[in-house]
Amino acid sequence: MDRKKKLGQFIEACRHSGLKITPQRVAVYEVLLTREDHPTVEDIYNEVKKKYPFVSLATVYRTVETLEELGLIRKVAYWGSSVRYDANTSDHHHLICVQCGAIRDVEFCLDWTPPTNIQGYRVHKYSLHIYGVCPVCQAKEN
Amino acid sequence: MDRKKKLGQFIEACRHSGLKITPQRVAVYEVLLTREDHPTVEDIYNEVKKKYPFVSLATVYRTVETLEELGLIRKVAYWGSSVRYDANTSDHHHLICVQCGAIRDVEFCLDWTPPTNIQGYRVHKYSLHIYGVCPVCQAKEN
DNA sequence: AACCAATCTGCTAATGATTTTCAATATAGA
DNA sequence: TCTATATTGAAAATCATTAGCAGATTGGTT
Ligand SMILES: [Mn+2]
Ligand SMILES: [Mn+2]
Ligand SMILES: [Zn+2]
Ligand SMILES: [Zn+2]
Repeated sequence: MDRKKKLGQFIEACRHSGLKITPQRVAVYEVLLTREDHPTVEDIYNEVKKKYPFVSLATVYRTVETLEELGLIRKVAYWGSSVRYDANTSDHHHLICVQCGAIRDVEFCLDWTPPTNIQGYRVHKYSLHIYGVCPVCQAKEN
Repeated sequence: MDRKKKLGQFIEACRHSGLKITPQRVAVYEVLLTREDHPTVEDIYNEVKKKYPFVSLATVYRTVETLEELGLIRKVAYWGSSVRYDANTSDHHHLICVQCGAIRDVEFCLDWTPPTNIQGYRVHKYSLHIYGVCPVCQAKEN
């Protein structure tokens, strides 16, 4: 719904940084704004290709890097083989399926604030990883 | 302290699964039991090489996979380029340096238990990732 | 609208991490 | 000790990601 607003911010951020607004960049960010599943670069690429069949994988890699530098998306910590991205940059937690790797946002917040200093680390923020089996994988267990 | 006990469990687990007890396997697990910094495979390899200069990187990769299958070690969720392993398989949390990637165990527990079902996921366990700047990186800030 | 400098893109080659292949070797049990 | 089987080291293969480059786009300027 405020996808338009987010896209506006993106265009603003590009202008501010002297970056050009290209259809590929917009398409990559749009895919990320639409998807709730923390897609890989390959996932994004496949989605963008539907609209721009000649887009290259390298461009998608470059674009997610740019978007990350602009602070518009972030990587999700994960132990799988490829990096997964998240356009939700607000503080939130993740539900991770230990079978298939599906990652979803947790819809509640934890009312816990970490100390600003833990074991000498100057703490910025935290994130909860909740591991379990997703509905799809549960269904497969029959 | 109970390194001996853990090694004993490892040997027991190998016997139980028909796996052979080789010096390389023992050395890899010993390195993991010793280190508190969640090393990469390369880190482990460099350490094992001190004792067995002819060990191969492939063997270390194979061994960590075996150890993981036995449930004796686990991967740490992380967004860096190489996987990091943890011989501490009990529930605990991690402090992660956003500058250098140093990962340490958090020494406290959170008295929070997640619901067994969240958004359809059958929940197993959770882990907290606390992000900040480690003492070493703080010192470098001058 | 045509022009231009700088940025981007697509393609391909290079890299880095991890896995596989396979012949030679080590382990465990008889 | 002998033997079947699992494991190892070395090299090649694979997968994810990055870099290099020539040609195309973009966003101002005339
Ligand atoms: Mn998310
Ligand atoms: Mn740990
Ligand atoms: Zn699943
Ligand atoms: Zn650090």
